[in-house]
Amino acid sequence: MGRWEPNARGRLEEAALELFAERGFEQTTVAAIAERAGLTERTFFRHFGDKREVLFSSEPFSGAITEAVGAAPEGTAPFEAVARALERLGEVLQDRRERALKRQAVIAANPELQERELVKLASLARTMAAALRERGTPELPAILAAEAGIAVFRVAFERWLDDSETREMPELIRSGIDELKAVTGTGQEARPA
Amino acid sequence: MGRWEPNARGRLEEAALELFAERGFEQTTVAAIAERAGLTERTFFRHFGDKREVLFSSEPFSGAITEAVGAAPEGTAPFEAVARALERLGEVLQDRRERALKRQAVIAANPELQERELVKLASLARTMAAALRERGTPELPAILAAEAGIAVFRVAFERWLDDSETREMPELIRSGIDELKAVTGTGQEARPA
DNA sequence: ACGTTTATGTCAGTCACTGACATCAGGTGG
DNA sequence: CCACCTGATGTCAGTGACTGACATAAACGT
Repeated sequence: MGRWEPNARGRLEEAALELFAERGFEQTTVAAIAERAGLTERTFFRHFGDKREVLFSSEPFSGAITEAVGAAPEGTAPFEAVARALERLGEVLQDRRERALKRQAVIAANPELQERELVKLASLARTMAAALRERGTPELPAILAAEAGIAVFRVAFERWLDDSETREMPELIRSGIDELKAVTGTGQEARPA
Repeated sequence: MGRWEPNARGRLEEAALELFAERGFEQTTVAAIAERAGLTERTFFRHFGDKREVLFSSEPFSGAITEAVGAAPEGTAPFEAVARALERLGEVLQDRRERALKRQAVIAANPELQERELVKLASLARTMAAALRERGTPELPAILAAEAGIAVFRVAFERWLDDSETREMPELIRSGIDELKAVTGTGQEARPA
């Protein structure tokens, strides 16, 4: 049980999620997380920049996004490419609903964690914007398409986790995209349901 | 010079901005800010929840937003109401360019501050969405319109502070809005410049 | 003038986070 | 098989953000 147990990082993530769920984020010290993982506090900070990061660093999103945006057929409009990338991202999430639910419960209970989540989403937006520019979209449209896409994703994700919602991510995202198109359209009234 | 000098909070904000600009955010201790303001560290934390908040709490945005969204003529489409509120917000900023520039330089130099800025923008989005619902917009469109609006605001604000940009906020916002409409439109190609 | 309220000061303590240095497992070359 | 090196971990001491409890002094009402 000395040093060199495998997957120290993973054990820390696991221990942290458990403890945050049990006692809450603030009531959990980094020392406690490290202890449950069979490590020391110092080692925790070698794996994660700060206490919050342990909940966010294993997100596989960034890579999938760039790939999915790039995968859209040439000539696809930027916002449509974003829509497809998000649907793709939604698929990746399918399996993880249980864990996502637990994680979001922890995040929902703590403003500091919500703050960090915003950072991650903003970073996702930048990644997506960069991928769009890669395929020839000018900067301003790229940024706006990406940011708007993230807004749709955020809303869809939240609904997906809601128990009263039965639709799956790709469908929720597509409907959010359509709703956004409607709302930014030139119509004079809130569109009928 | 004892207690009761007027405007303790304002003095703290002033001292903080100066010190952050001089030495940087991390290199400035709360004790140093308090000292320059003629107060103690403990008093600082009675006025601001944390060290970052001293840069953000005096934003007069929230109130102006609700008002401006509500002020749009009845029957105005939600996204148009958002557009007008943002233009209004842009006007409020006109005078403050100097200070905004200094503030943004400090923020740009520190990730923790950027994190807090995202929180403030997200909160602005929620405020705007709530104001839209107040005037009858259903929830989903309200959230999407507000979030998209904030994306436009963020981009416009950044450009406004850019030295090579000569346009004023309201115009920048209007052009961002138009760009977003174009990008979420149903066209098949990136629209020509 | 006196009590009350409110803003501030003082002090001790917790905990996130860091730098410097020690240690131990595993691989590598001789 | 041993000496050496590398990388992950441990140990320790320190800084600084933030908090709770209590003391104090200015302002305010009566």
